[in-house]
Amino acid sequence: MMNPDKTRSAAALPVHEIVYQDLRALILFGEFIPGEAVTIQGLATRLSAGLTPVREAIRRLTAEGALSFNDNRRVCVPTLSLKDLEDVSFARQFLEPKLIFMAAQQVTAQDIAALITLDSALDQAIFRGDAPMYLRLNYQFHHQLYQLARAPILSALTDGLWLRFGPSLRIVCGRLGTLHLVDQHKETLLALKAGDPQAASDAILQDVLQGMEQIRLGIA
Amino acid sequence: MMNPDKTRSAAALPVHEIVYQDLRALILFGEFIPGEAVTIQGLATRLSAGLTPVREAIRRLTAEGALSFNDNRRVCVPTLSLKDLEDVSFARQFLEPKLIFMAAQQVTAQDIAALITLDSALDQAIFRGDAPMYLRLNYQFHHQLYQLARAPILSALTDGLWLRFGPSLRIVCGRLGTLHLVDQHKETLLALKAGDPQAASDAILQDVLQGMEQIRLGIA
DNA sequence: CAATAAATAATTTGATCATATTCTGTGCAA
DNA sequence: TTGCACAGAATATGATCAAATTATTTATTG
Repeated sequence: MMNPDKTRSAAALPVHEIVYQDLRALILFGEFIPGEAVTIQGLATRLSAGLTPVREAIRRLTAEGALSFNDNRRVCVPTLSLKDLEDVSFARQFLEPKLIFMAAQQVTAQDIAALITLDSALDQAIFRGDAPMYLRLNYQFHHQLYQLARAPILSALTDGLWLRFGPSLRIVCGRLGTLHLVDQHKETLLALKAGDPQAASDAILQDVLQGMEQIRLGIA
Repeated sequence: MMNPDKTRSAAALPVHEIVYQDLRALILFGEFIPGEAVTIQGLATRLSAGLTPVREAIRRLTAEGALSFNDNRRVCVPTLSLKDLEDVSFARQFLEPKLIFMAAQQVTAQDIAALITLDSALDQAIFRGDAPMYLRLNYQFHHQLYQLARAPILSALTDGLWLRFGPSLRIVCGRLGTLHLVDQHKETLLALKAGDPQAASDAILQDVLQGMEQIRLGIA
């Protein structure tokens, strides 16, 4: 009895949720060009889904600012202006240090170990010049830190900002490659180990500033 | 010539957009009790719409944090915890002053006149004890200021925060009435007239702190 | 026999899809 | 340029199926 249905775990997620996650990843990791048009039917075909779930996913991403709903009723990937980038940068400068400060206050040795593993894989991706993997791991590193803060609202705000500059990342990597990328992950991890929230917060602020500057150079 | 179709402006809005705005207003102005369940079919009936548009509106509001999507696949109005309120308060404390600072730098005499009109109506609503009208006008006052900053991303972030504490407002007004409400709108308007961005920014910060404290008292 | 627990039926609600309708922009002809 | 028709795309509805909740009944136990 029970329900040994093996498709259960897959079927547990509604299609609109799966489509959302897939589409989100496509945007987040630079699979779309800024300004590119996105059609409902095109996505339905591409992701092998019906129109309704795709429609729902698009509305969600639109609400998050990852897509923009034009007057024409058409949807496209927004282009980040320099002014927009400044706004995103401003918000990240406040949000990320706060989140990492909170995270540092309750982080466990196990959490830190996981972050170190992630950061090592990230370094290897940079060394190999594997830009797509770099983008994924870099986001994952930050995202995992947000989770540790246990502040769902601030995490959601910060997570949402990544969707704004996601499409611009491809350009940055395309132009500059990955080898010149620098970050402050090591400093952040050291501060976490030392149990120093302020130092961790400061390190992440530098990381954010560096990252935003990279993008500014990329789209300028 | 052109298109003098009078129904144009109304018909131009898709149903899913109208449903979104209606539902958003219901949440924003305390028409739902925190924790209350929201059903798709119920809303479709209530708002005389089909299932698909309602579904889209719900996904949008869910992405904005105004609704929460449970494991049951059911949707409900989230209850704001004290911790959540602190997070919202933190975010508003740096977003709103920034927005108002930017607004003050490019505000026109006409803009200020409109804000004064709005604030007068607001005072009357308080005096009359008209809580629903107070909620609408107070939001409108802030929202209009955001618009003047011409920073769409920061405006969207800040606007979204209102949806988080919207459902708690009804409780606050219900318990405390409107007559004890205070704000810093007059101070803000004076600073705008004087062309003093810093003073305007400071005034709004006080307004935000007062507002958040009211809610804290209401839900504590 | 009363009370609680288990099983089952009925109802509600959500998810998805196929289809019909409306809208938008474009090309063609006057 | 203006008007009109057409193709592509978005919109919206209602039907259908699946999942979950609630209500009801049945069974079991002290």
